[in-house]
Amino acid sequence: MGDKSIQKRKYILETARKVFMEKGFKKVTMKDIVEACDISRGGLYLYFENTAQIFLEVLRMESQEADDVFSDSITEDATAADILILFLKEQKKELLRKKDNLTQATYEFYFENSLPKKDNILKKQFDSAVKIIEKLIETGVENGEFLCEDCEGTARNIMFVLEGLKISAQTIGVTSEMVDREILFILKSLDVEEN
Amino acid sequence: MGDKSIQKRKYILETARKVFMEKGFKKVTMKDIVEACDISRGGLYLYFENTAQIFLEVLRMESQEADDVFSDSITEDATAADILILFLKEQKKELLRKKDNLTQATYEFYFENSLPKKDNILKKQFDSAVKIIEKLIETGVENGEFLCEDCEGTARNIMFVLEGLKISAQTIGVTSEMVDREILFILKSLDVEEN
Amino acid sequence: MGDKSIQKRKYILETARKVFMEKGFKKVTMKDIVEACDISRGGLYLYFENTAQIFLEVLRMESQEADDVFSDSITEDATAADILILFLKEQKKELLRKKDNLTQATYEFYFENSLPKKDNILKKQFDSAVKIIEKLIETGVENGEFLCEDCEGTARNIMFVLEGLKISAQTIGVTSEMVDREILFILKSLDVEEN
Amino acid sequence: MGDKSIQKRKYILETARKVFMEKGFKKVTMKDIVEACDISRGGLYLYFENTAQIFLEVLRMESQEADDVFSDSITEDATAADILILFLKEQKKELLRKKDNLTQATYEFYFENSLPKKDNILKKQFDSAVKIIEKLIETGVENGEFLCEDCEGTARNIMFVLEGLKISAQTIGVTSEMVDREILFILKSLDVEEN
DNA sequence: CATGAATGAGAGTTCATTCAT
DNA sequence: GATGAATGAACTCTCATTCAT
Repeated sequence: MGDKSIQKRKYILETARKVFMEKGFKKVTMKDIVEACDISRGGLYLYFENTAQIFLEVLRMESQEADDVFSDSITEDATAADILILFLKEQKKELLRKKDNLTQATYEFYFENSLPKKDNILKKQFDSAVKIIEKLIETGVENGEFLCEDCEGTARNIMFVLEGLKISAQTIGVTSEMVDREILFILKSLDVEEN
Repeated sequence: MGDKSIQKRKYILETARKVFMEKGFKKVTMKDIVEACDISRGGLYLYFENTAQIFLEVLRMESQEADDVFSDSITEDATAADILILFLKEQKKELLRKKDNLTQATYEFYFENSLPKKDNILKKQFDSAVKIIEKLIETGVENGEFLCEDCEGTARNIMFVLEGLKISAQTIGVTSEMVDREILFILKSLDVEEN
Repeated sequence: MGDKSIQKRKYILETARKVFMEKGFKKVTMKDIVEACDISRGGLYLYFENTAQIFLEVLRMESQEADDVFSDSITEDATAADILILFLKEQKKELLRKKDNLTQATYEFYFENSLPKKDNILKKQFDSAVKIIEKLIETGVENGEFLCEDCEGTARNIMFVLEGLKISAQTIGVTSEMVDREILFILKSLDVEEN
Repeated sequence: MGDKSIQKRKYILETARKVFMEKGFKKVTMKDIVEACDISRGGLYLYFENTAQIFLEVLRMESQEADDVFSDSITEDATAADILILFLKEQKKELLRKKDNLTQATYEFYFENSLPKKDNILKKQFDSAVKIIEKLIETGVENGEFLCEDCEGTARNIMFVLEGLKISAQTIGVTSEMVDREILFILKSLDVEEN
């Protein structure tokens, strides 16, 4: 596979990503992607076998970038509270972008593709996020920023709340205020005063 | 519409409910329902126009029954903590029945049918559940069972955690222990000692 | 399945038969049959799943008719030699109708559908033909019409020669004279003088 | 066309031959051959235009080798009966190798490519085989090995029986015993006692 | 010569929806 | 009301064939 092929592959994934953001997973057909990419019917099949494969790769790309974003937010002079707040705000921004994210597509995908745990990117992301938040809280506690007895439990709780907010944003609808309220609730339970 | 018609309507809805539990929403075709009901293709169209309509009615049925379940659990001599714990256990039981509930179908349905808020049964259910829990907590605080400063916020937080658990059960998978941990976390935050 | 359905089924089979006669088996697509029948794409699938199924049913029809033809030729006052000669002439007629028979389609079908023996209509036809010819020869020998030591072997030999002529007609080409020569050869070996 | 080209051409033909033996003619696509040869898609088109052309050349190769095999079996001190029996056994061996010969592919090819007679390799092979067998029988008759009145007719008959066995092997299935029986029948008609 | 990406025609198949009975 | 045959649109997938490199 030459350099051009790799470029095209990437181009397809990026275009498909937009399609998935707009239509979710199930609704998307190979034809949709073909048309979005403006390539030939058969052309797409040279690179991918079906929408599931394409989506998985999109997800992989996404997850790498997500990791990057997270590490970027951890700077030298930021306090644990800063980072946590930044993270929560980041999540808020994303989940309010109702149609402009992969949430719906991801959920739809996993609804019918119960992958074995080790291949479940979603689970990996969830677990790794829990760990990072746990670390963060521990650091905060050490620095006297947070009050918390069960750091791991709290981290997990935060993640489930976020999941709840994410799915609610896609189903019952969620306003900016509602998210703020939940974020505040979380921070208060850690004894943090947000600015 | 005669009595026989009403019966048939109900029969179709009950049968369709099972189909939705098994396959979710999107995957289900009119043909699937026709076959499950063992009626004629045209016959189904006499009662319903499409799967979305059928699903909505199934959901309405469901939501009435859900209300009943809730009120049943509120008995004279039960303490607030009892009722809350019962409610949470009920939720746990349901969300662990991964394939045998309408969760996935409901989410899929709302993904593509962003109904106006007033018609959003899901939202109504969510809000009403928040209110009930809030009342419950207030009662518990008055009785000295719970310690809680922000009853409304806590109620909402509980519901989001439950939503988070529900969607996680369908995507990343959730074990009985994981749910228990979250329930305990909630109860501890209310200062309750579970048996 | 109503009476009309049965009629249509039959109509499709008869039309498909013509298509198979013209194009063989492999080349024929569901679309070809749809067009020949002048029905809708989906319509055909109501009756048959694929070309193999259709062909098998055509073959079954054919084989019933073939049996009838054979029994018709056995009349009261016909001698064994008469019947044998009639049969051979019948075969000749058919195999010279190069494009107007199912030979090619049948061979193509069996090339890739090695059915279990009991379902192999072709084999059944072959075996039953051998038996009938054997009986015929035995009768002829008893009547002093034929001279033959190994009736069964001769019957089988005749059938293989006919198979050889049939496939040759489709591949290397066979003239009327060539067939006559072979028929004569067979008859001579039975010591028959043809008129 | 350079030496390397000729080599590659030959390589393609030999590889394609295996593919045809396995899949027959019709099923084989240019893609199949490209993949079997492990060359580029376009590369194949530099040498051949389509599968029919490739198959024809494979057939030509084959027919040359077949001739060689025949002449090899005619040694100085072999009797006519020896040679005939050897030939028949050779044919038996080949036709029992159901999937490992070009029979099916050849038949399929000629089904749809009714070449003008002079180009029909199959016919040439058939006719030349008839002549050789005829000579053989004549020699045998002269030597007192065979009893035969119509050498040419017998030779032709033998070839048609063999054709019948060949096609039967591919369609209704043929056992070693069945072939032996036919061979014996032929030999007996020539008054030969096989060992 | 050789490569392999790209195209587009065409086959298979499934269903929502209609409509004559 | 009820039936189920019929239609046709839409999707998936595979290849023969071309062509820029």
